[in-house]
Amino acid sequence: MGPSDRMLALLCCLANQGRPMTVKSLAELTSQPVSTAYRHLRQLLAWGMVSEREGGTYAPGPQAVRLQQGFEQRNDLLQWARPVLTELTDITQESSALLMAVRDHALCVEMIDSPQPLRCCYHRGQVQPLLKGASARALLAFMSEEEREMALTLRTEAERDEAQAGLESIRAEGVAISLGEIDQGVWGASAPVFNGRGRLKAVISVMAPEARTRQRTAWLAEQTRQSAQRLGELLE
Amino acid sequence: MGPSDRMLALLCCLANQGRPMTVKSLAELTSQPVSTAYRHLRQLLAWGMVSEREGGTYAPGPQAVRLQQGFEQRNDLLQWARPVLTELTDITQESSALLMAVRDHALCVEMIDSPQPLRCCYHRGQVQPLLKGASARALLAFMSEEEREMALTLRTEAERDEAQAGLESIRAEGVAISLGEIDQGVWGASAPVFNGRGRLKAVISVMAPEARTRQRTAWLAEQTRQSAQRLGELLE
DNA sequence: AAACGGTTATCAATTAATGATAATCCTGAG
DNA sequence: CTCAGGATTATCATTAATTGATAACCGTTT
Repeated sequence: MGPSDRMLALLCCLANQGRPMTVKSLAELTSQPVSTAYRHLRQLLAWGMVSEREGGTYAPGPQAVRLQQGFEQRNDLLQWARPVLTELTDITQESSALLMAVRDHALCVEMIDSPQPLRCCYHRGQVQPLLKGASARALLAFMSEEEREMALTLRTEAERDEAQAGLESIRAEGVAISLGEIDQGVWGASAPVFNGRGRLKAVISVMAPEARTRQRTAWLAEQTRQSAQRLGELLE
Repeated sequence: MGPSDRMLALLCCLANQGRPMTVKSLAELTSQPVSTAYRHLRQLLAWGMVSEREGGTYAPGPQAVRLQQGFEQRNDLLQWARPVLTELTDITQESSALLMAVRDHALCVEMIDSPQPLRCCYHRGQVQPLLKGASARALLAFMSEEEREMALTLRTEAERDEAQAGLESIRAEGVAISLGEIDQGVWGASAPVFNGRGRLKAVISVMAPEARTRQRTAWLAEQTRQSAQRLGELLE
């Protein structure tokens, strides 16, 4: 692992914490000497990638705003995802979201909330380990072999086995379904979005309280699958 | 300039272009060999900081969403800025924005649009070189000596002189005012936001069509100054 | 006042980046 | 269908950069 990797590890670790961090804690989390972490943070500071907060703590910096803007602009996947998700939530009356694999996490990049009083909520920027839950399992099932290796390298043996079990049936069905794997009483379905070259770009997921899904799990799963497929057909 | 700097240069350059870029063009823009740029882009790709687009082009990646979320969460400056800007636009009926200095650019991180049919519009993530315009000149006037050096190192001699002229009077007034410096017929005022330790964190700017400002330039400037000061007093 | 936990600065040893070169892959033209 | 041009990838000896132990330095707390 080179210096650039150490720096990116710092940056991503910082983003995942969700609160300002001290140099020491970041150094520990990324397994590097304090002096090295410090030097890299000062460098990131100069580029506006991180900003200083009170008491020698650091948080992501203003350059993140520019970067996110660049990510969203001219991004076919995101542009088309919004209407597709809106329609899916319209039909199902449940929350829907678009999630992408980023290293060993599933990241929510777009979502639409259910209009119902009792609803499951995604948040833009929210991450989940690529282990449990419909979204994570759909991403794992349809990503390439190497990507899956990458995503699971840091996990324990037990976690790896659990995460890889039953991926074949997900591939066969074209949908992953979960019940209470992450949050109690939450049902979820997730289907892959492929681009024109058959490459996995994201998954579309629907999340609902279990009570509302009992009579229509198959229908919800099918709606999710169809939305994901339609989105894929809109991409090059 | 080390490898990490080269990589960050690539990333920031990519963000500033606003469209997917080829390896070659990025290498040229950041003055590095194609092979080096390529290696760094692959590394950034593995961390989700950039994503591949059609035809060997690259754009900012999904990790940017996570990073931006981290920037906005638990950020006193941003949390307080929203109500202050809303109030300022309410009183003045003109667009207002919060801008921060990022290296040699002014970056809009929050804005409120004027309610009027004819309005000047900021965009979140928008950048302007730290040279012209009320925002840029206010940032230059109130930043530290070293920060100003940094911001102007890449500029030509003429640009440097122009950017530094008249900063004393801005410091004396506590407000920078511009007229048509960037866009024809646009009037702007910008005032510094200092935190408790007297450190410049951002500027608040008001932008309006010249025609609406003639009778009240002093009043608009004063409102801007007061809003910026109030915001500063809310920070540690 | 002094001890503590943390952040900054320094510098010789050494590891990792570099970039010229070549292979490869597209794409469009003859 | 093949070839040429322009781009992206992969390779590897050279060299310049990171590294991290150490120590100084703050700001709090005891």
